[in-house]
Amino acid sequence: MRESRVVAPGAKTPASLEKYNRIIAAGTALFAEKGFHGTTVPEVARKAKVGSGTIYLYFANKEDLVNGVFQSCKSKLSSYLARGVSYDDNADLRESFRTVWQNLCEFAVQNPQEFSFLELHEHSKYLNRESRLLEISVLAPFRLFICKGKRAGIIKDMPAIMLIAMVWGLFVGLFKADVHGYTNITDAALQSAERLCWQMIAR
Amino acid sequence: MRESRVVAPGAKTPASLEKYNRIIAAGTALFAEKGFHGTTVPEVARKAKVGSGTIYLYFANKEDLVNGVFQSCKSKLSSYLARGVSYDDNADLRESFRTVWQNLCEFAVQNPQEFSFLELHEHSKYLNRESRLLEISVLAPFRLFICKGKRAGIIKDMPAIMLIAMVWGLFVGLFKADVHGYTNITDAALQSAERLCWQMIAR
Amino acid sequence: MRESRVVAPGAKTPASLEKYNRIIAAGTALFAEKGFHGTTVPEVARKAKVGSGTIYLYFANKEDLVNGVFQSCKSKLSSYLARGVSYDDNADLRESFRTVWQNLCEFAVQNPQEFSFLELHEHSKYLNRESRLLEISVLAPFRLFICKGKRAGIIKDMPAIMLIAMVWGLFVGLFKADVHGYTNITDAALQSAERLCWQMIAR
Amino acid sequence: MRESRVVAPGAKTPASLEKYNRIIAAGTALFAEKGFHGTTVPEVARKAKVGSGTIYLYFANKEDLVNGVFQSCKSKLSSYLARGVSYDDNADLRESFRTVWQNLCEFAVQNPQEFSFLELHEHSKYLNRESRLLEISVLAPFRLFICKGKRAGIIKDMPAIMLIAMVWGLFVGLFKADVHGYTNITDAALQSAERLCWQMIAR
DNA sequence: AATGAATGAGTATTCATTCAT
DNA sequence: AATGAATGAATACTCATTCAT
Repeated sequence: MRESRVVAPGAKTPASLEKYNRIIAAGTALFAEKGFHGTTVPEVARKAKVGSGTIYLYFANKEDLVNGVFQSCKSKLSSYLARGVSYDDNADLRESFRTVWQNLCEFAVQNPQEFSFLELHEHSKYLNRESRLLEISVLAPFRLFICKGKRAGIIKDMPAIMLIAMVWGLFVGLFKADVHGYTNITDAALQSAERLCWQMIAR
Repeated sequence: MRESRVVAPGAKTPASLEKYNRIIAAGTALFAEKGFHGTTVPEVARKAKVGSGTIYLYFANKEDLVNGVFQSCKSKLSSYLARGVSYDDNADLRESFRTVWQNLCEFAVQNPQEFSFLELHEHSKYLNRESRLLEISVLAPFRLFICKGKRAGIIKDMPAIMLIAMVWGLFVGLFKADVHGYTNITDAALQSAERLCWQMIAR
Repeated sequence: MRESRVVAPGAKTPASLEKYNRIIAAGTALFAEKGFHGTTVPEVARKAKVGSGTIYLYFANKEDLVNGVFQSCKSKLSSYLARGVSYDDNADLRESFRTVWQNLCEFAVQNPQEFSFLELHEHSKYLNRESRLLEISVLAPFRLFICKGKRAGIIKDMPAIMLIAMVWGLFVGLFKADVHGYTNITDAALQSAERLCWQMIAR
Repeated sequence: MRESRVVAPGAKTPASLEKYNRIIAAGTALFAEKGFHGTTVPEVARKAKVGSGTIYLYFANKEDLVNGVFQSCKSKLSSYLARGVSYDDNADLRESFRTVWQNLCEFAVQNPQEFSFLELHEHSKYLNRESRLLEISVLAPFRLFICKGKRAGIIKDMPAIMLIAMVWGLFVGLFKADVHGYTNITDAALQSAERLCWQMIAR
């Protein structure tokens, strides 16, 4: 068994980087759709248009592959969330919340597979240390935001983690309802939801 | 392969009903923990203290078993949600909401495996018609509640499904944060969350 | 991976014992012919007329299987060597040597696959503690024999292990020459060889 | 697949000859240690410090490689055995035997991997005609020696092949006992063994 | 009805070999 | 000539399902 996944094969040829990306994309789609155990490695290979052996040039094993997919998705989420958010102390919190919400919407709409994958149960079974750390680091800006808001007396005095969990869960609920076909969430609906959320967490 | 699952083997001896229940319980615990594909039938049999062949006396196959588990969990959820809820037109909506929330909390706390199982992704892959119908029927009282509230001008004028999805998602988010160890949700916290929820959906 | 090989499945039904024996016999033949790495598990299963999964009911894995084969072969060898050998102090050493040689010949002729298998290189890679102990225990009677002979001044004063290695190697050389078709070793030839051996080790 | 192995790529550049030799040396070491099926081609390449593709410039396939290794080892053995042996009719047979034995010892001590490799079972599965012929040709001087001795009434009247098999087997037995750590064979011990051997085959 | 030994199709992973560079 | 990334056929092992008891 190879020691560890090639985290940044970018140093290699562009061809190999492209192959790596295809594997991650295929893995994301399939893991999101069928879960870790429901997805076979040759299936990922087929979708990525590479030989199944090739996957093992980039990842030590299936678990390492799913960690690669996880880290790729979390990084992408992270980069969406960071867009246009000011860390300035004078920043308008109401406006910041709107921006973060908007970023989240864009991430979920433009990357539905990544979003679904990240919401999978069962992650805990195979995530490695690196993935776990990444998971925590993505939460950090949210905590900061909430704390600032609480200090400013704008946001309700509840544990930051709880507020985050509630807003995040609410968003996931909306998204799932859309995906499962229970309703069709429009942009306008998402904006309404944003307003409701703010009312909920704001004093 | 047998034609169809024995839905109600209760007609048989009490001994067989007890065995059936043990299988459902074992399946719930294992599917919740490891997912459908991550759980093996002999494993379920071992936990249920029956022979693996015995499972096939009660269920046509693994998929049928997971549907049995699903229906059992949804029914249990349903029965919790129905507790103490008045369908009277004069019922106090604020009070009703509190009751439903309380019921949900009790279900999740007293049946964490059932709750986790119901939140699994991947359900869509194996749920049969019966399970899907059950899923929808559980939502019905919620819809009714929302519609009544909207008619009475007490609840915000948004699609019922969206409001339900948001509240349900919010609750799931809280519960997951607790299970994943991010925070420890107390009874008081759950009550605060309930108040926030109501503020959110009420005009 | 199962914990450990079922050493004596004799406690089970006669049917399972018979299956176990067929697997050991098939393994002996194939490992002897093609070595450990050159033999596939399904191949063993096919020769034993069982499903490949069945092998894993009796052995934890391929390595455990080859240890089972090893122990079976060594035990058989041991039982041949013990035949008609007196541990009496007054026993005639010349006669004893003849008997041991004869036993060895019978073992090799009646169990050519077992004999070949035991002479494989590569054993060291996969033998477990139990197998190693067995290996040593088979040598014990030889050591005793040599030591008695040396004390009686009948056998040359050389390290017992060396004398054993020489006689054993000589016998293996003869047997291999026969198997590889270089010559056809008759009973008479084996008796001559025995006489030469005795001359070699006797004072 | 290429038609046949490049037997003597020495005609090519010295650089290529050196590479060829490194491959043979690596193959000898690995095949001796782990057998044919237990050794991978990329492993041989790595040890030889060449690319795995390079091996296929010198050998048509893995089987061809192992034949190359076999022939190299047998040739080396042959050259050791030929040292200082007179084919003169008046040569002293006792002295010749001592010389051959000494040569064999030197070969085994100085080339333990080659010696081990030659003693592998499983050769029969992949040796080609050329290798087989070489195997027989190495025996020729021995046969001659024995025949001369028998004609001169110095060596016992037994089939030459049998005597060779016995002496060779005896020597292999000693060497294996040393390698497997059962005993430590000294030079003196080897000389004693030589004397015993001579007593055995001489009238 | 209940069991669990037996099966073989299916899965993760390896490795001989090829071929673009 | 030399390389090593890429391939996919092959292999150890698992597990849903059956069936003799």
